[in-house]
Amino acid sequence: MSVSINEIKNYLVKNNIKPSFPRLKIFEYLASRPTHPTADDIHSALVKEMPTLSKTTVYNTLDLFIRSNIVRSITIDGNEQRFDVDVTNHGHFKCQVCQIIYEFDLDPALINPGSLKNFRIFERNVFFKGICSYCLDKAKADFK
Amino acid sequence: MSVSINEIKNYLVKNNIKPSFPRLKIFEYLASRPTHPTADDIHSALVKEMPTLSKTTVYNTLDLFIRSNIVRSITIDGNEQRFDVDVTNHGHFKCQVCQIIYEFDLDPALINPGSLKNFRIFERNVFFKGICSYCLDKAKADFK
DNA sequence: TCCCAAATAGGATTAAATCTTATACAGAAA
DNA sequence: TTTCTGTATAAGATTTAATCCTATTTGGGA
Repeated sequence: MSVSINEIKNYLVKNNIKPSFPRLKIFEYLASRPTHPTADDIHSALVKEMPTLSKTTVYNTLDLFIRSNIVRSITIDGNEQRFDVDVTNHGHFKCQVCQIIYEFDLDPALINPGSLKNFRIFERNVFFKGICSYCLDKAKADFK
Repeated sequence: MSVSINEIKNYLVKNNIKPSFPRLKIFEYLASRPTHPTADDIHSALVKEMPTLSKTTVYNTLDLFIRSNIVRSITIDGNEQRFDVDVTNHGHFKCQVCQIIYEFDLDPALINPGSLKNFRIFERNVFFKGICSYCLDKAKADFK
């Protein structure tokens, strides 16, 4: 997904976020790649063209985006937070061989489990780990 | 769930784990409370009766249990690992008001999503956040 | 132009997890 | 029993994501 700076600007404004330069660049970074980067990924990528960009700004901006519901925080590996501009409910699968992160749709039955009836759910995290079909096929081919 | 040290001993041996004293106590701690403790919780609770217990041992032991499939690692809050003796597939819900962690069953449709056909899934993590029905009721009652 | 509140910078701090090295232990062999 | 060997544990240093604190900068309104 490649989005123009102007589109992002309008999108931020529409969500009551002042479109400062760091915010524009951080959102552009998130929107332009499907890699679910960490805060550190974002910082080290953007600091090249914005030498004064601080990590605090990255974290502040991401928190702001999350509060405004235009970014969500996801957990895939235990101990590092990742960020995703896709705020719809979907799960993530990380292949332990190729490290690629796949997204998958959630069954509506999961989204509101019967046993959580009358609970109000604000945040849904679903992430699986294993080996993707491509790496499984590759492993099989290597055996021949 | 209260389990005798002897039962735990047998259980560890059955899973090819030498039942050392730290291992017995760590497993007992996990089995006897439903709180999904962190490694630090376990350490600071047990260090009272085992003053030389080190964090390394706690982490090593938990890793061993996980590799042996008698404990699973779960993520509920972003940045701290928690541990659970219930290794069946189930989700966790954390109430942001009372902080209680509820467990809920997963719909079979989620366990093997169609879009991950031919993927091998080793680990399933599902955790939700929100407000539980009890805290919602309480809030409602407070308004009267 | 000046002022004020919000945004950002920069570095210190915290804390979970890992790593390193040394010591203790338990079982096997003599 | 004694010795040997590999495993388990201890203790503390190190790493690193995330937060916190304080100072500076920025931009819009008076």
